[in-house]
Amino acid sequence: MQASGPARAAGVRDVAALAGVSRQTVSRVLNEHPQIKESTRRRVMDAIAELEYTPNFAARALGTKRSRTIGVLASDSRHYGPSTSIAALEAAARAAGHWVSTAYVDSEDLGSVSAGIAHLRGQAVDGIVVVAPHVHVLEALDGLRLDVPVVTLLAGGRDDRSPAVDQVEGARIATRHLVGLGHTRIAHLAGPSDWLEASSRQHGFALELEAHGLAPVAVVGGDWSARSGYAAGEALMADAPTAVFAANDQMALGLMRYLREQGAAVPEAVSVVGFDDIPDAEYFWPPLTTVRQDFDELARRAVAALLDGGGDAGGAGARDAGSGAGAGRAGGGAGVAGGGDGAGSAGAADAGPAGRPMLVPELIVRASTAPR
Amino acid sequence: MQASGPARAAGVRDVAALAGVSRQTVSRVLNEHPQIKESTRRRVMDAIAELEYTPNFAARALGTKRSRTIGVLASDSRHYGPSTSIAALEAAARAAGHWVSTAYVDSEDLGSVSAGIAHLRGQAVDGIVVVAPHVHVLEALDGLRLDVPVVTLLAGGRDDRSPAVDQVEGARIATRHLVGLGHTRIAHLAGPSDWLEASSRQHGFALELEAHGLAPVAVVGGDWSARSGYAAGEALMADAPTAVFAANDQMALGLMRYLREQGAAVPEAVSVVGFDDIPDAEYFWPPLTTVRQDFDELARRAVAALLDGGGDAGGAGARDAGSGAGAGRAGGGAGVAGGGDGAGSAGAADAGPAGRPMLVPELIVRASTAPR
DNA sequence: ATCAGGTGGGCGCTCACATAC
DNA sequence: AGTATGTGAGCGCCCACCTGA
Repeated sequence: MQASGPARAAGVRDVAALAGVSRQTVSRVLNEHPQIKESTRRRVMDAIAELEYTPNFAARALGTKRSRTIGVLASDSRHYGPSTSIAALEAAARAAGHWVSTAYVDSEDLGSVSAGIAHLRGQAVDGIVVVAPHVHVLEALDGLRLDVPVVTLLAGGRDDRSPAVDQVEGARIATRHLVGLGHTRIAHLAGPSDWLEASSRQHGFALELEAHGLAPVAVVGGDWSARSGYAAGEALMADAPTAVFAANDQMALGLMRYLREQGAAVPEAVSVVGFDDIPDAEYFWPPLTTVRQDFDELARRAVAALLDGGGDAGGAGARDAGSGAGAGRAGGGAGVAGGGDGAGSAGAADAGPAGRPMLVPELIVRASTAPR
Repeated sequence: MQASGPARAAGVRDVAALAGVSRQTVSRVLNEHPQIKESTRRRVMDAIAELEYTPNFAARALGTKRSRTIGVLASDSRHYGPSTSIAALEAAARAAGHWVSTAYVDSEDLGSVSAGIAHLRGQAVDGIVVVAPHVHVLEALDGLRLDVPVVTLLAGGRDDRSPAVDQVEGARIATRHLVGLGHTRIAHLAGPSDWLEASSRQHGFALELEAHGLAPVAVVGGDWSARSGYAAGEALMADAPTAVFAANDQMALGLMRYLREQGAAVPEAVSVVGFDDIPDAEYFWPPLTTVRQDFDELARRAVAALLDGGGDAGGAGARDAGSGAGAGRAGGGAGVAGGGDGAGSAGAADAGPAGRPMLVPELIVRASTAPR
C-alpha cells in the first residue's frame, strides 16, 4: 500500500523544510506569533499553500489541552428550542473564533451522558454547553465530576453562570395578557413534564392566575407537537375555557385546528396564546399571539460565560505568544460583546437565583387573542 | 508544579499501574480486543472505574488517523431540510457507533469552506457529509483536493456515492397531482435560486407541465420563509392561476394566508401544494397537501456510503483486533443496514446519474388541493 | 535588553513487533 | 499453532528552554 504517490498529508515538518525554517517557526506563523519577520512569514505561508498543508487539530489539542472548540452536549435536537439554540451557539462560537463540537446523547440512556461528556473532554474542548431540556439528563450531569467549564441552556439557569430565559416570567406574561383581556376561564396546554421549560411555564401560568385570584380551568399535557395539541383539544375544552395558554406554538396550532373543526372561532370564542414565536406563527390563521425568546442572545451569553470566565486567565497570557486567532479561522470579533448591546434583544430584568439577570421573553400580540 | 493535589486526569498508564498490567493491555480492553482474559479485563475495568478514566480522543485520533467520527459540513442549519438532515445524520451515525462533528461554514464566505474541511480533516474524521444546499458552496468544494471520503446531501446526488432525494421527480409528482385534478392554470412559488433543491423543483415543475402540454402561469421566487410566501402572493396571483405549487411548506403557509386575506378560498378557488411535509403541515388550515422526503433514510444512506465504501477494508480487518465498538459508546447495530429494509421509506426507483437509485419522495394528499 | 529563530521533549494513545505460556 | 500479554516507537504539534543577532 501507498508505495509511491503523494505519501501522506504534509505536516509542519514538511512545510518547514520547504520554507527553509524550523518546525517551530512554522508553528509560530500558524499561531500568529508577533515576533516573526514578514519575509519569513511569507515564505512559510507560501509553503503552506503549496503543500496544501492543514494543521492537525487532534495533535494540537493533544499538546495544548485546548482546541478553540466549544463542546455542545445535546439531548434533543429535533424540537424548535434545542435546534435553534444549537444553531445560535454555532454562530456565537464562530463570532468568538471558536468551533463547535456536538455530542448528542440519548435522553433515555443516562449512561450516554457521561459518554458524551467524555467524548467532548477527549477533544479538549474549552468549555461545554449543555443543551439538555430534560430534567433527568441534567440530574445525570450533576452526578459527574467535571473539570471543564460547563453551562446549561434551556435549564432555567440552574447555576450562577448559566444564562437563561425566564420561563416562569414568560408564562406569566402570556397569562397576564389573557387576564388583561378580561378572561377568567383560562386553561393551559402544557409541555411534557420532564422538560424543565414545560414545568416552568406551567408554574408561571399557575402563579399568575393565583395572583389574580383565579384558578386554572384545565391543564392538559402534550408532547410539543401540533398533533398533541390537536389531541388535547377535547379534554382542554371540556370545561369551556374562553382562553388557552399553550406551552409552545406548535401545540397552539394543533389546538386551533381542533377549535376550528369544532366551530369555535379563534379569537372570538376562544383566545389562544402560544410560546416561542416560531417563524411560522405570524402566518398561522389567525396569526398567533405568542411569547418570543431570544435564543441568539442566550447563546451569546453562554459562549461568553465559558470563554470569559472559563479560562484560568483572561486575555493573552504570558505564554509564548499572543494566543492569536488561530490559523484557518478568519478572525471575527475578538471577545464576545460583553453586556446586552444595541439591537432588539429584550432587556434583562428579574434577577436569577444568584442575582444574575435572566433574559425576559417578549410578548408578541397578534390576532389569536381578543378581549372577552 | 503539580506537587500534590489530584494532578491531572488519569491516563492508560495510571490505569495499567493500578490494574497491574501494561498500557497495551488497557488499550486492548478499551478496544474490545478478543484475546483478553476475562479476569484481566475485569481488573482493568475496575481500575478504569476507580480512576474515572476517560480515553482521550485527540490522542487516539492522532495515532490511528481515525476517530469513529463522521464530519458534517453544514452551510445552513436554520432551515428545515438542513436541520432535519443533521439531526438524522446524528441518529444514523450513532446507530453505526460513530460520533458526529459538525463544521458550520458561512455560505457567503467560500474560504470558510476549505477552513471547515481542514477542521474536520484535522479531527481525523472517517468521512464527511456535506449538507450544503447552496450551489456555490458545492462548487467551492469541487475545487478542493480531498483525501477523505465525502458525500453530499441535499445536492441532487452530484456524484455516484451521494444519496439523494429526487427533487425533480418530487416536483413532478406535486405538479402531476394538480394536473390530475383538472388544473391547467398552475403557478410555481420557487425557492432561492442558489439552492440546488429550489432549482431542481422548479425544473421538475416545468418538465411536468410541458409533458402535459401546459405552460406555467407564473413563477415567483421566495426565500423559503412564510413571510416570503405571503409577499409573493400578489405577483403569483396576478394571472389568476387556479393552483400553486410551492417549493416548500412554509412558503405555502404564507401564500395561504395571503389568499385568505384576499378572500380566495383554499382549495375551492385555489389549490396549493407544498413540499417537505413539515410536522406542522398537517395542522395548517386547510391541511396542506405536500410532498414528503425521507430525511432519515437519506441520512442512513449517507452514513452507510461513507462507512462501507469509505474505509479501505470492510469489517474487522486483520488489525490488532476486531476494531470493536469503541469504549464508552454503547454499541448499537454493527454495520448499517445495507439496503432499504422493512418499515416505511418510499421505495427507490428512477436511476440517478450513474444508475444508483435515488429516493423518491411521496405525495401526501390533504385538503389544500381539490379538483377544478 | 529586545528581537528572531532553533532544539529537545512529550502530550496520550495505538501500532508493529516481540515474548511468554 | 495457537492464546495472552509486554516493549519500543511514533502519530503531529506545541511548550519550555536555548542560541544568535
